[in-house]
Amino acid sequence: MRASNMYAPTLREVPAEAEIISHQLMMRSGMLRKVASGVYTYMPLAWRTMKKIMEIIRQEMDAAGGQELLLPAMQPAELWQQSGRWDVYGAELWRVKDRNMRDFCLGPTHEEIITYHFHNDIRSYKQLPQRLYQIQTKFRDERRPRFGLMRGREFMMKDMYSFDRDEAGLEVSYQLMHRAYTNIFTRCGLNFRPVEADTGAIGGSGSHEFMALADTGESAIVYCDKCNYAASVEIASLPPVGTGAGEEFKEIVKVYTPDCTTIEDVANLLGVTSERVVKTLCFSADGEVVMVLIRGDRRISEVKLQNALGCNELEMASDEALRAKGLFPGYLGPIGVTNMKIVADSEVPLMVNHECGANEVSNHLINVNYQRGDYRIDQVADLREVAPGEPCPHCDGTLLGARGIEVGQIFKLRDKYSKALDAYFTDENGEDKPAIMGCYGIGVGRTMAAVIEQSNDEYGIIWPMAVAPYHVVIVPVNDKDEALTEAAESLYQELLAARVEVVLDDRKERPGVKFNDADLIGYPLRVTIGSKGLAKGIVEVKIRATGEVLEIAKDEIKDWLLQTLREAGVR
RNA sequence: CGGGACGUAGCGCAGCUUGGUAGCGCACCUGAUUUGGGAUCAGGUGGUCGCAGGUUCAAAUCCUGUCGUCCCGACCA
Repeated sequence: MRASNMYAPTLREVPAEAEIISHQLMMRSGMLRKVASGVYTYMPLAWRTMKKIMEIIRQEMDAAGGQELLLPAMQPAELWQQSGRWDVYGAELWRVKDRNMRDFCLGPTHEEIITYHFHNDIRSYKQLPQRLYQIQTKFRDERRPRFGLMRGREFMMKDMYSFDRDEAGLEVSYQLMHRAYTNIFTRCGLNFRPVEADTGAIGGSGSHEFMALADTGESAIVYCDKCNYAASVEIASLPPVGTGAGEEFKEIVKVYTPDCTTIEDVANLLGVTSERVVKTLCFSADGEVVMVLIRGDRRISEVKLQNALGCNELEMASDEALRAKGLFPGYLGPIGVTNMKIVADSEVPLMVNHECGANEVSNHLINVNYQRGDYRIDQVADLREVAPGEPCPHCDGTLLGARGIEVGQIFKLRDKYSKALDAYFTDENGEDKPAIMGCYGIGVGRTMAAVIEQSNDEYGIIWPMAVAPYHVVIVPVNDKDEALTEAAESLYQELLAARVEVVLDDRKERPGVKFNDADLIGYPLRVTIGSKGLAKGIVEVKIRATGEVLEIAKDEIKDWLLQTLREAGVR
């Protein structure tokens, strides 16, 4: 490729709309252009990298027994109505009508379609397992698209669906995918961790998210400083720890606590630590007010709470809703409450002589004990959000906090969709059984953005060799020097003939412009050809990742490059 | 969906308070000089100021509406 003809318009200034580094660099390097909110054109450089990531994905999927196919993006409403998701999915589902006003949607995911095919074409256990995948544009009408490719409304995704005859088969598929994903993200050069993730309505253990570590990531995770335990903070789980253990139950005393509406206020006034306080919160779960109890120094994981309650919509109850129930925000407590369900985190029953609100303005109670029967709990569940600094549940290490970009997710669906969409097969005993399914996604564009997010400096992108749009750029330093132009041209031709992915920067620009663009675009290897060096028979190689500069004999540069690319595993 | 901000040339911005010929930097085009880290000089192209109404002799500027975009939050197969 000649730079003079390359469609990669670089920008000196950062477009105002780009907030995070990967988005800024993709805009500046001419990789990406926005067409509408959350809708982007992948310019040639970006598309080359996308294709490389997709090729890595294909190799690993195929190695794990996958077969690639292509499902339609345009999907009839009937299938979604059958699975129940036409109504459940909400505004995010991109609905369209055809000329006869029939309902369709643009696929945000493809469980319905793939299961439809299974229903039609798979009859026998002899045809299992099946692992089918595709790489395709997905559509989700996100409420808030953001950060360039991180959360788009139209985006490239690899999705695989596995069909096994039983749970054991699913486990095999799942482990194959776990390993394949690890290989893929490793090959892409990402610093990532697989973390245990929420399984939502489907429940059970059976989901991992692959998180590229980055401060700009949208998800919070905890991971152990000693072992390989890692989990989303929303679902990380630790054994319950009570407070006041061993103390004798004391008599309940009402304490006047004016203007103390936070746990901290109350704990300070009473001279206790917040772990001796029970925090009482009220949520509206599918419209029903529920009281939730948790240790005062803990945070509620709304994901856990939602799963425990089995509700679809969960939000903090409004002050009006509380007053309607005869409660006073800031002075909530469980004692004497009869008109709503009470759910408690598993630590609460272990708390002795704790404090809580008195359900009267400006009053709290001390020495309250669930174990003594002071109040009622209808449901006990693990509800707390784990925080960095807490002990690892698997070893004696300590949990650290980090943020991550979710680049992939693997999920055990089990029989949710096979039952809803009638994906049954006949086993060797002649019995009909639902296929046991798994689904496995990778955001291709997000992976590309995550690589940039992790690998850049003040000058631009630093591509790992495996996903660089080109491997080598040749920069002739002076376009008036004919010997130099000729040397650059002939090296370019030799490398092309050797099928090296090379760009010749033949633009009539000053060297500084070429160097800056090379750094910005992030070519791993830059060959600089200058008059002085050429007179001595040498050219210069700059390694983008390390900044290292090498002088190589002109006659040896081609072999040196081929050798280097071979060692990097891209030949 | 709640909160905040912004729409003026391809990009970054000023002008708006106080209405009166639409500006600056970068990029782009031409010429000359220049050539190892975003050159210099001279000349030039490009904008119905997001859109629609309204007020006014006169609107980028004031008013109303609308569309778009970004950020925070909520939400997230």
